Amino acid sequence: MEHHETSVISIDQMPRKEREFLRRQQDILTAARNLFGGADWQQVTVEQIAREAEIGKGTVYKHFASKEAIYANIAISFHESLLTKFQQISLTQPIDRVMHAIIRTSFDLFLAHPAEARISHYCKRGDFLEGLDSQLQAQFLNLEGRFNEYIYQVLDIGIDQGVIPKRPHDQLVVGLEATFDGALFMIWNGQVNHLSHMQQNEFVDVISEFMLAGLLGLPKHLSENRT
Amino acid sequence: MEHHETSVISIDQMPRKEREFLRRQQDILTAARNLFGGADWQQVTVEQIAREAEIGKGTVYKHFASKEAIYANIAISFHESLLTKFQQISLTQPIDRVMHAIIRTSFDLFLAHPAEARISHYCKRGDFLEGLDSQLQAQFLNLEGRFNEYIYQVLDIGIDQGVIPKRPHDQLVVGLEATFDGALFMIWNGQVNHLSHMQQNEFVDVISEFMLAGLLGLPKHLSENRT
DNA sequence: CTCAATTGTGACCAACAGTCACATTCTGAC
DNA sequence: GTCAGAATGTGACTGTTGGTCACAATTGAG
Repeated sequence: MEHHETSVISIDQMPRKEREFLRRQQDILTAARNLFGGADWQQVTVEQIAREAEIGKGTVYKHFASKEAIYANIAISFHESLLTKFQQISLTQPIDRVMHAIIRTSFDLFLAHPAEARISHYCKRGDFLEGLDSQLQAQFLNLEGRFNEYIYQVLDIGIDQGVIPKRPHDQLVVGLEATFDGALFMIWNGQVNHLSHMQQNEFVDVISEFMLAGLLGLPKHLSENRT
Repeated sequence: MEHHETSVISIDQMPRKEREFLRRQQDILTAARNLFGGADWQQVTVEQIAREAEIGKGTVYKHFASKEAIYANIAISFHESLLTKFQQISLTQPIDRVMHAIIRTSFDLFLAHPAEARISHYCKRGDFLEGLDSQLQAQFLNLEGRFNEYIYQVLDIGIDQGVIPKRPHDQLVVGLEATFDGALFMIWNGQVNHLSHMQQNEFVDVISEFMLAGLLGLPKHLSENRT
């Protein structure tokens, strides 16, 4: 969970002041996470975060260049924990079970941590990344690479077994990603339970089946039936 | 809002002053649409819209209760035009061709009018609807009902023909909706062309295939394989 | 022409992200 | 111990923007 990227030195060896500084940084993130759990996370102000963390507003900006940098940190650590969960999935079972497990694991984590999940979604916005300092940008790219590495490996197993159509990785992944993002969007907007009269669990089950059917049922080649 | 006999009276029969008022309302919407076409539509200010429409800022609020009401009006008229396009699709061709046409038509329209499309997406947010006056809320509900009516009719044809699995309408639609929303989200965030090295057209083709495969390939019944 | 109602206006207000000059605390050299 | 200066903390302040309001201008009926 902690970012060990900074150096080889472990936390205990740091000067006391520096440790305090890092602890305070975590305090801010924790305070932010708590507040974002409320009704409308977008309306949480930096001043509220500062009060919750029992520090001054200016101090927040000693730790984070902007409010968005706070979002970014939360999103990154959340995605780290998702990747960790992925890597605990056994790859020896049938590949469609693996895919199903990946999908369910994702939904379960996102639904168990709505605040972090929504912020992660927000951080995917293209213009969001551009406004970040290069250090955070690099962390996002790194994370993306590791996710791709993992999922491509799983897809390759399925392709070898002839269960998943042999197509470029890109083409296999985009449908899954789009459906997952869109489904979360629907849940967060209360379109589930209201628009359609489905319960959340049923909704997730149906979406999971849809994603699997879409992946396994893709034609072997991109057809040329443009309008 | 007092005596609304607008229904029977055509525009030409209205008092000059009232016509002027409506024309000005359209001016504001047009100005807004123009500005939203720029780089970051969220950053367009009410003052900019007022300047573009060559009126005072206060005047904007004589026509629209809030900035969000402007968004809502744009989203509604955009969806009306989408529904119109749907109804021009011939229902006599094979049902998978009809579904494909619906999907392509949607993508084409959304990609041809990015500003309106993004605003429509924004207006789907749950908390957005709640902040609207009841008149606009009713318009959204009405629109939603007409979309469902149309798509359910198409699905029923497919079910009768045995092409689409016999499942509740809800369950058939959610996957399509989620994938479509998510795909647009990906396009707007520059994840297409960058993250995956796909061109937009190819991306839309792949997503369309995925949606069709997901719909047609759903198991006949919701399976009980919860984790 | 007169007057009341409708429509237009921009100065003004509140809220909030971000800044900065200054205060406080820590560290290490002497 | 103490003192300099670096690191960290702070809240008053700024700029921006969505929304309000008291007043001005225009209209049209009598």
